[in-house]
Parts: sequence; structure tokens; C-alpha cells
Amino acid sequence: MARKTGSHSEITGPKVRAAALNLFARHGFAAVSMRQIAREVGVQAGALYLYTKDKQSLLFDLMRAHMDELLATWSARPQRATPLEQLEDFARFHIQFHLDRPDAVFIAYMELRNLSDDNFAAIEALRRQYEQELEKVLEAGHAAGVISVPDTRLATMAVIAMLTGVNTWYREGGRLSQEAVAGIYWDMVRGAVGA
Amino acid sequence: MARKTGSHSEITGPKVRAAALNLFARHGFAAVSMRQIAREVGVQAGALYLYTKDKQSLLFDLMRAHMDELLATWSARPQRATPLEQLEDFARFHIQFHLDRPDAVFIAYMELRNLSDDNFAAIEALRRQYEQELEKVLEAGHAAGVISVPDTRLATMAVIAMLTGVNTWYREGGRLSQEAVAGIYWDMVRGAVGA
DNA sequence: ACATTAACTGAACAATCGTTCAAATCCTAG
DNA sequence: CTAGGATTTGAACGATTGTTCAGTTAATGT
Repeated sequence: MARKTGSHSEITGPKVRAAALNLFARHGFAAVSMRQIAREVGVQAGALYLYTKDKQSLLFDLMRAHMDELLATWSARPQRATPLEQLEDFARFHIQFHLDRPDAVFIAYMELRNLSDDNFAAIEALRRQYEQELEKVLEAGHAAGVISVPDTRLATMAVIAMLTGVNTWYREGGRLSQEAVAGIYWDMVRGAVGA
Repeated sequence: MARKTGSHSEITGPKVRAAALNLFARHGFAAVSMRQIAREVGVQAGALYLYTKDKQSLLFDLMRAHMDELLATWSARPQRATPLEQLEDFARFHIQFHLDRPDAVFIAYMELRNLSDDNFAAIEALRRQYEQELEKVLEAGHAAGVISVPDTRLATMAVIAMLTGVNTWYREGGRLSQEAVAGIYWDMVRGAVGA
């Protein structure tokens, strides 16, 4: 029978994904070799192919796992009543979720062009799905008359870009806590949508 | 003596930079080979080295030229009187300038990690300089009491991220003109900074 | 017409790439 | 203790990488 306890594959598999995530984020997918990943894991390059079909799948799986977790975590949150409360929740959630996973976020935004056509379409669909979550909130707010934007789609893109931008400058241990940053950004989001 | 008229180097040089810009933007610096660039120019790979020291310099020169032009173009604009007018000008300028050069913008944001340490520092300094231009405007607006932000630096980063985000979705010939988009974004910027 | 030089070719260099696979090693079930 | 599957090694494959350079081509000033 197959080994149950102490199986190496249950240790090496996650290590491969973790090493790939870290190296892809630091140097870019195309600039990282399978041998670099293997060295980081402490294994020969050939062994990686027990855990991934090829390099492309390694990238795609990391991206899809990230997007799946993003959508699942947002959907699992308790939903508050009013559109404005929901918008605040989205802003705070987005910042916290993204600041907690800088490497995965970086890859999901920067390595889209290294995906095959099929894989790109799949990731892009998930991203659109996430954007729809915000757009639904903005539309509800618009219908309720509590926010004022001339174009819901543009406002969606503007808010997401603004929030995701935090990842480019925020550093742990800086002068502001995550919560303080989220509070300030929530104020700016509210202003941007005229609420 | 050296040839003066009809010099090929005055044609091939720009063609090399244009091809590199386009290919780097489409596939990423690390994924593009010197031979691909040469093929696009219609020349053998060895000939590229008459126009660039190496591949790294090619990337760096493209980035620095972009940042230099960005700073120079902004500085050359006539400066209006009030902070709010200056903020509006910045928002409209940023969107127009960036939408007009999607490839260069893409590279300048995505390929920073492929720069050597020295080159990275140089580009980063230029970026900081550009951010300072916006921050000065926001500080002036804050001093004049016409805008209301708890943190000028955060507002700077938020506004720039929001504006640059247009490049990720805007497509020529879409349902909105550049001017219409710029107008809507200017409204959102104004709201975000409480003006 | 000739000498000069810019512009480019085409081949070569060592290094590294992603991927495969037979053989070796490790660990557990029986 | 042993059989057998899980796990990994280590070498090898052809292809491609950035870069160099001696030699060829083409256009110029005199």
C-alpha cells in the first residue's frame, strides 16, 4: 500500500509551490529556472515533475489557487446590510487580503502574459468575477442613492486599482498599521464614489 | 570621413529601441531574446550590439527615456494658479500621457525587478521625483484648506495608482473617449481627496 | 577611381534552459 | 525480514541563451 504517515510528497509538494511563489515574485516567471526552484526546495530538478506537469502549470496553479482563495474568502464573509457597509467591508477586506499575500498578488498581476491562452482566459474570468463583486455593491449603492458615480464600471476599476496600489508601497513595521491604512483608504474610496 | 546623409545607424537605432519596447511589453524582458528583437528589426543578432552595450542597457535606456520624458513633459506644462486647478491638470495629464504610451508604461512598472541594483536605484529615484510633483500639489491644497486628506503621502500613492490603473482596461475605440475618461477620473480624484 | 569607414553578417562560444527516464534509494505494509 | 511502491537522483537530450568577432558589404569624401 501507499505510505500514509510521513509521506514526503505531502511535504515536498507544498515546498515546491512555496519556493516557486517566492522566486517568481522576486525575479519573474521567465527569469526563474526549474533548477533554481529545485535548489530552494533541496531537491534535484527532475523531482519537481512529480509535483507539476510542467513549468507553465506550476505558474497557473499558483494563480488559480490565489484567485480561488480570494473569491472564496470574500464570499464566506458575513454580508452587512447596506451598500455603504458592504463597500467599506470590501475596501478593508481587499487591503487586508492583499497585504497578507504580497507574493501571490504580485504574480497574479505581473505574470498574466506568461500564461498560455487557455490559462490566461481562466484567470481572467476569475478576476472579472471578483470585479463583479465590487460592481454589484456599487450598483446597489447607486440604486439606493447613497453613492454618486457617473459610471459604475469605471468606478469599480478605479477603486480596485487604488486599493491594490497599497501593495506597492506598504512595508511591515512602517509608520502606519494595516488597520490605519485601511481606514484612510476607506475614506478615500468613499470620497471617490461620492458617498 | 564618416558618412553623413542616409546613415543607417540613424534608422536602425530607433528601430531597435522600438522593437525592444514592443516585445518587452508583450512578452516581458526575460522572455524576449536578442534574436527575436533582431528578427523584428530585420537584422542579425550581432548587429544589435552596435546600438546597445547589452540587453540590460537596452531595458534601462528605455525606462530612463520614458521617465525623463514624463518628468520633462509635466514640468514644461504651463502651471495654473490654484492647487485644485493643478490637481485637475495632473490627473488629466497623467491619464493622457500614460494612455499615449502603453508599452513604455507597462515596462516601467513591470520590469523593475529585471534591472541591476544601480539601474533600479536610478529609475526609482525618477519615479519618486514624479510622485513628489503630485505630493507638492496635495500639500499646497492641504495648506490652502481646499482638500482634506489625513495623510498626504498615502493620498499621493492612492491617486497615482488609481490614475495609472486606466491603462489596464482602456482600449482605443471603446465606449468612452480619453477625455471623457479623464473627466470622470478627475471627479473621483477630487472626491477621494475631499475637495 | 580609390581609400576609408560605417554597417552588418554569419558562425562560433560556453552556459543554461525545460524535460525525460532508467537506476538508485527510501520507507512502509505484511 | 522482505517485497513493492513511493520518492529522488543524476545524467543526458536537443534547443536556446547573450555575447564576441573576423570577415564581408556598401556608401561616402576626395
